[in-house]
Amino acid sequence: MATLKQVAAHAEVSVQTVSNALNAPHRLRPDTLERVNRSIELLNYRPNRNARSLRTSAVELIGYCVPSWPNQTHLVMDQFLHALCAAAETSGRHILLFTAPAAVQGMPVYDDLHARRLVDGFVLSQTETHDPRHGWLKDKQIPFVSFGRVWKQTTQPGPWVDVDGAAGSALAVQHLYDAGRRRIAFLSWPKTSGLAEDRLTGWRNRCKKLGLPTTGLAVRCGEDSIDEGARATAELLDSDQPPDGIVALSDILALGAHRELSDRGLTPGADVGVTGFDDSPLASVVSPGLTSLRQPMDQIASELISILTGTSNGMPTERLLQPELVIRGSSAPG
Amino acid sequence: MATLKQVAAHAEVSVQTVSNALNAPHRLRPDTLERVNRSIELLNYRPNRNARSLRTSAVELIGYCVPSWPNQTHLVMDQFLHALCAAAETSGRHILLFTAPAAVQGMPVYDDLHARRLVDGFVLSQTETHDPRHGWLKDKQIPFVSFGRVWKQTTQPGPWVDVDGAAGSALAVQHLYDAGRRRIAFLSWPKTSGLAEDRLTGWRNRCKKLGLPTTGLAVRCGEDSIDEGARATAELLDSDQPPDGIVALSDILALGAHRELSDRGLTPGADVGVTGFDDSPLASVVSPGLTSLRQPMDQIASELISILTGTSNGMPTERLLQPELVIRGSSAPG
DNA sequence: GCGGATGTTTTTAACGTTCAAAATGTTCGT
DNA sequence: ACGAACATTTTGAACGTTAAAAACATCCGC
Repeated sequence: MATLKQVAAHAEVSVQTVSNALNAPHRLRPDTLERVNRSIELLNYRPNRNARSLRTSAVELIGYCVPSWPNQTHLVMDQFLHALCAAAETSGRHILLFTAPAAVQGMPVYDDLHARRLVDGFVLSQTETHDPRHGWLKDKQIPFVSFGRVWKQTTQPGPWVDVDGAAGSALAVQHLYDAGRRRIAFLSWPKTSGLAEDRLTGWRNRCKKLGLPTTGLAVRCGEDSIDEGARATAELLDSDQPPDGIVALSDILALGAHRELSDRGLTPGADVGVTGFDDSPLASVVSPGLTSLRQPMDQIASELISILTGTSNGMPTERLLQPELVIRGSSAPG
Repeated sequence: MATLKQVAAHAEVSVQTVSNALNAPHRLRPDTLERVNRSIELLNYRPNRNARSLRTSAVELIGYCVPSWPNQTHLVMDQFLHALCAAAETSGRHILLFTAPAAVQGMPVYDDLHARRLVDGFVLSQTETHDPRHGWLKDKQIPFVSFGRVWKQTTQPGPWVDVDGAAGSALAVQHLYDAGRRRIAFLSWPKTSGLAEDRLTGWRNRCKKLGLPTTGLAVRCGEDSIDEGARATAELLDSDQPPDGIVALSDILALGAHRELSDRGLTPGADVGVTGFDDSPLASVVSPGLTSLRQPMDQIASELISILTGTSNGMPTERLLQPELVIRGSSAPG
């Protein structure tokens, strides 16, 4: 483990000169720079991050609380984490994982990590309606950015990046419409989460805009499970005027619709168009493949990081990104 | 941000005494300890981890490379990460995520993170047949432990923790046998991965032990998808002697079997018993629920951490843990 | 060849902590 | 009341880096 001092001795310059060779190479005379670089290479020197952080009081680590809900599944978590890591690394930073109790009970953990200088700031995800973490972190002046809006905020929320769920639903509706569908249903969630309302609104507005019916076509599922999706689909299919298209709030619910249709001898796509949300690994693993709305993970991650690290000069700190419709067999024209 | 010096001034002791109050409280006279603790509390002091790490040269961070395979899904990744974080935190450590190219191409990244003192060591996962990372890290004397055996090693591998796939398959076979099944098939993967062979062997041996047939009952699927699982199941059901039980190598393949049975008007459980592997979120989200083999994530994680941190005095550094059969409707007696 | 501007390198002093050794205080047997 | 043994506290130095200022070198115009 070579240190600056050893490199300096080897290159016959002062310690500070070696430091400059790394952090401000333009200050060195070209020949000195080359000599120092040779020594660095030769001794295989790597700067000690702890010493650097102590001096500069910046650790270049970003905290992310790994979520754990017993019942809800997080099928795109690995995609998100990978994108987040990659984005952090483009600016020389890394992601530090930790666990914490939900909501405001977890805040002391955030505070502690920041106070002990284990992280510079945080990326939040799975923001809830009126998420208390925003206000708390803001009060403590701890840098953060959240993936997901704070729905129905009372206080001014902090910076966020989110995906436009309403636009996503509208895309799905439009796509089914273009495929000839004229009665498009919506599978939703039980409790009014901001996310569910957002996606529901997008469906309703686009249907109205296209002159399509909506009454009796929005079904709330009891939970995010294949069974509930299937049950809701059965309910729709058994009604007087069954739908010929189904936009689901999640891939899981869509998979339920997929199964119910198959069970009844109907083919998703050929008979009833089905779309899901999030383009989870499941979407490509069924047959016909499930048309779904892909969240632009790489873009989300890089926006999060650039807002958090203050790289995004002048850019707004509230960014609504557009999902992308990934078309597979389940929404083929009838 | 209070420092040791400020706390010391406030408590009217030396800096070292405050340090001792935190790291070796038995050295202080009870009344001094209490006075120092009061000052610590009052000033809301938190030790600066960078300064500590610089001095002790231990960062208490463990690196984990977040895997990314475009085609293969990692449905239990969030469970694993959560368990790993929680286990790390019980010893005051944290997980640092990073990305790296696969196999030996990624090793410079590991080396760099260690040399710059961003991490003390690594947890590997998804070890491959003859994984080159083991030997590489061992040569460089970088501490690590892997989740997953190194199959067919030529060199002496490093420490690992793994789940006994053979025992898992045997459990599943026995369970189906106890439910009255007498022709139990096995859905496997294409290329001979150590993991697949392990699970396959467990099925074959237990079948033989129970006097059950195995010939023609092991099918290799082209990839880990629902479609392939369904195709393989169709192949089995169409044969002269169709199976009455199916043990699948993964939940995804099992879901394929599940679907194929349903499509044919058969009920998983009532007609053909089906089991999966890993107890992914999918298992509980279909109906009837999929019987699956749960990996003891919490135990895996704590073994990994204790081996890595050297807490496991005397314990072997190769630990094979037993999966647990989670019984759901898909394997109900016929 | 001198003052000033600019370019390059070194010196000094931290950042906040812990280790090792030294200093001081306390207890106790005799 | 003395010193040995022990308990408690302080001092000095170090971990490896960078910021700021000082020192030194070079170049230019006049």
